[in-house]
Amino acid sequence: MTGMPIPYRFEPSHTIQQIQDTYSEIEDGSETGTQVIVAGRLMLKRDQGKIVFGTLQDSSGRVQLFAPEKTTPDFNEFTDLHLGDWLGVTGEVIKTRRGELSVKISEWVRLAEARRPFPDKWHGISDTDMRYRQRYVDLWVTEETRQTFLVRSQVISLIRRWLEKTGFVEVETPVFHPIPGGALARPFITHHNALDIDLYLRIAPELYLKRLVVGGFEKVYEIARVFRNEGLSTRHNPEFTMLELYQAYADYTDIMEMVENLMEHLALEVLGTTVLNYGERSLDLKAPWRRATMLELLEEYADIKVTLDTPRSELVDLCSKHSVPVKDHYGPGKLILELYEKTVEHELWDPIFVVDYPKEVSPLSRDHRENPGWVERFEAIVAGRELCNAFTELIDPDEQRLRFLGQEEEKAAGDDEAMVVDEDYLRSLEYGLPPTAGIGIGIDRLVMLLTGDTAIRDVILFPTLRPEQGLSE
RNA sequence: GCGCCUCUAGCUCAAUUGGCAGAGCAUCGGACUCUUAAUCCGCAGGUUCUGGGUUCGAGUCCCAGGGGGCGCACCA
Repeated sequence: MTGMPIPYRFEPSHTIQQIQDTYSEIEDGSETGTQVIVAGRLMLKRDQGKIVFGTLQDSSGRVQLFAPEKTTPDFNEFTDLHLGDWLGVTGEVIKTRRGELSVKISEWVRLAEARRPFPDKWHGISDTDMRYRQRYVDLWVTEETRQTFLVRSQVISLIRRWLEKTGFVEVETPVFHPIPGGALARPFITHHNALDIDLYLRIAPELYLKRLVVGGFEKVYEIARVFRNEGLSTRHNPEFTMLELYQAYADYTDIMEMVENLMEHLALEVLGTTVLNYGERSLDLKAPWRRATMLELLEEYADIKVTLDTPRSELVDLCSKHSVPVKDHYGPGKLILELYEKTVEHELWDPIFVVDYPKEVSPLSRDHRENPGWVERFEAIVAGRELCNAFTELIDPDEQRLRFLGQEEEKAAGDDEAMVVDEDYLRSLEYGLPPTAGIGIGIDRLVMLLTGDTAIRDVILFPTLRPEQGLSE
């Protein structure tokens, strides 16, 4: 058997799913006379002596292999196959007397040998570390893992089609940024040798996408891998995927409608319903979603009645009462945001738009048209988690410069996530950015919602892990 | 970074109070012409994560270190 040469190519005539769909209704014990060619991995083997039954799995499903000694070439070698071996099989579609749709082998070839031992064929792999490190094993022994990543692929594809249909243009902006911007986060730093400059892996594509609106792309988006040098948790991976999109002539209310409609569409396409189970509870993504301001929610959920004009001492007292750490440079807006995040955000279960944020914590958002000190910004919270962050964009270059300078003061005061002045971005605004609204949506968390996974590592094929020890040798 | 939990054969898991380190599956050898996690018989498989300590005796108790999980914190 080890002498059997491995072919350079193999051409199946059917996927296993196609065979199941076409022939599942035939009678027990019947033969179709139809020859098919299939390929896949041998997942189970039942050796009866003169007959061997196998279970072949490809990416579409499973089918039984039926191999009687009399009609199977190289029968002894077939008997010696290992679980996990890849096979190419030619044979007739039949149904056994016991009613199992099968391919009766007339020709077969081994396409790869599984030299490492097969995981437990019933329990699979339960060790999460091994599932993440050896995803190539997890994927073929754990059906739920396969499903999760098929859903992820489907979601991204649906988003692309939906945006394309509404006139959005997909673009690719730089991953290397000379200045990190567009979000408040610690960046990864790398170095370009030929230019002899440090570059930052992007923490958000935002400022480049808005440059493109200046350039005339009125509806633009990017599905962007972004990188943040922060801790790992069930909700955080150092690299993750964001959908960011910008729409000229729109404000944040347009974006809210887009989000609730998109989410409803995705749920219907993926799950067939807008009602989904997450953890122990269920929730409904059906549009429209509730809208409420941060101050309203603070009063509703925590009985905290404050405004930006509330004396700082009072806000600080409330923070210490709710064990929110306070730093000297925090203004009233930051204090209110901290209070909201500590007391309200994780309590919000059903989809909700938390509308209007303090200007102090929103350096890229446009002043609220009615409420001084606030900006037109919202986050959608679903199942206690932030799904997206969006705003009516700040378009005035002078105001943007002031906001950047404010950020530099924050940085000087010790906030190492604060932004720095991006002169080229300011220059682009000086050429004119029309009224524009934009959004960033965490794709990983969106997929978690639709698959019911509670750990971000379960929706990332190869999550960031500490390098494995003792692997060489 | 802090707290709690966890680590035993390739995989899934046992091991009473501190008293001979085991089972199923996989692998290997054998039996079996309709199985469905096939079944049956047999062989082999171990630095119990690592290093110390207590003890006549440690998988088990103690200390230190490592991997992993969860929670907190930071963030999305």
